[in-house]
Amino acid sequence: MLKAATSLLDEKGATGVTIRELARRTNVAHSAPANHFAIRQALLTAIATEVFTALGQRIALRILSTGSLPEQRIRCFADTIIAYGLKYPNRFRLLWSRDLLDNSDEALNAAMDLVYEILVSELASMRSARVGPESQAIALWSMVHGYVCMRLDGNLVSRIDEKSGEPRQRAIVTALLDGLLSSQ
Amino acid sequence: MLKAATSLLDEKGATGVTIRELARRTNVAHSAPANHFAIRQALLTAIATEVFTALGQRIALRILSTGSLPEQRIRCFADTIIAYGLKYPNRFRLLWSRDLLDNSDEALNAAMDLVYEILVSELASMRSARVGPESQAIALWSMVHGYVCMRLDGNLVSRIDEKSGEPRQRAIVTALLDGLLSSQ
DNA sequence: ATTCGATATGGACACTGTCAATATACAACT
DNA sequence: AGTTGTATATTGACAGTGTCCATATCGAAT
Repeated sequence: MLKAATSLLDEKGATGVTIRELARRTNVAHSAPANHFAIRQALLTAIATEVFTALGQRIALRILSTGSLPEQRIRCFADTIIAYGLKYPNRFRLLWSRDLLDNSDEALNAAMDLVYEILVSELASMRSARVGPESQAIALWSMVHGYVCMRLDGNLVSRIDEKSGEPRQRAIVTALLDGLLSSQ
Repeated sequence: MLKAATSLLDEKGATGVTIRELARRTNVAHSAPANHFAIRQALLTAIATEVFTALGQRIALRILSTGSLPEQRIRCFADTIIAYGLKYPNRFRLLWSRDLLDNSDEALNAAMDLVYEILVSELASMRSARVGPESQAIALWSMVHGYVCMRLDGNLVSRIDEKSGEPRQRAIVTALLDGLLSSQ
């Protein structure tokens, strides 16, 4: 059922994820999903939680198969998120559509924190003196998030075409990493 | 009418901005707003455009009354956006709720580009060799955007309380600026 | 004075989320 | 075994929404 909802999300975006449409796709009565997800918000929250979990697993996996260089591992973190966001625009957007989600949901926050913790622990191993790893994490996470947003919506950066995307992506990550490392 | 819509946005968020509620507040028939905004998307787009314009003016004004040091001016840019976002959460969120807006709207994109251009021109005066001003703009804009998102939603950074917010804000902006300048 | 364009009105339709009362099935326990 | 209970499905209803339609009003320009 969550599967159907996710594919619905991929097709039509968060707006298209409607309880009744989901019921139609799974060939049940229009109000049957209500047993699993009391309200629409709960449905979307469940989807987001699953997506976050999947993303976290993918990141952990790819980092494992990356060298031990902290900079490289962090770059891998950023690249994986960006790639995932560009591949599944609607999923990525849902993760940050906080008005559609139940922000106090424990499972959701746990899944999110897990990804966050990966980043923090990687950054902690860089031991930059000036900025604490949490601030670094916020900075990097923010930048990655914003970058994907812009790529997805095509705003502000109408100059970013498909071709110039990748080098620029490398450049901005490098710029931030330099900053985080500059006082090392 | 846009005024009423904006205050409606401030009160109840983008979800609360409904054509019929707007009609009620302005004491007209439920379908009267349709003459000004063909569809709901157009209404929200108009609001977003106005908000973006106001934000741009505020930034330009505050930058003017800031010293000529590029770093300080850029910091002012970031601070103004962050302050605005924290003060008007729903307005800020609407600006980035691209599924609610008409992304191809000229006025909207013009208003957005204007703010973007301010940042690019400020960054251009820093003349960092390694990273072009546009990439720098994307990096900084992304970070500011992501930072406000997190502060507003309280996610990932449950450790950021009101007190520690400001120093951290300075720290992450500094980190990025250092990175952008490190190869100067 | 008349024509016309912009705006307002009320009605209608399909769709949505959510609730309530009811039915079915399947497991557990006495 | 029979009974109870819990989980899920069903149907029906309600209010609210966006959007379209035919119609009306009003004001300015011709």
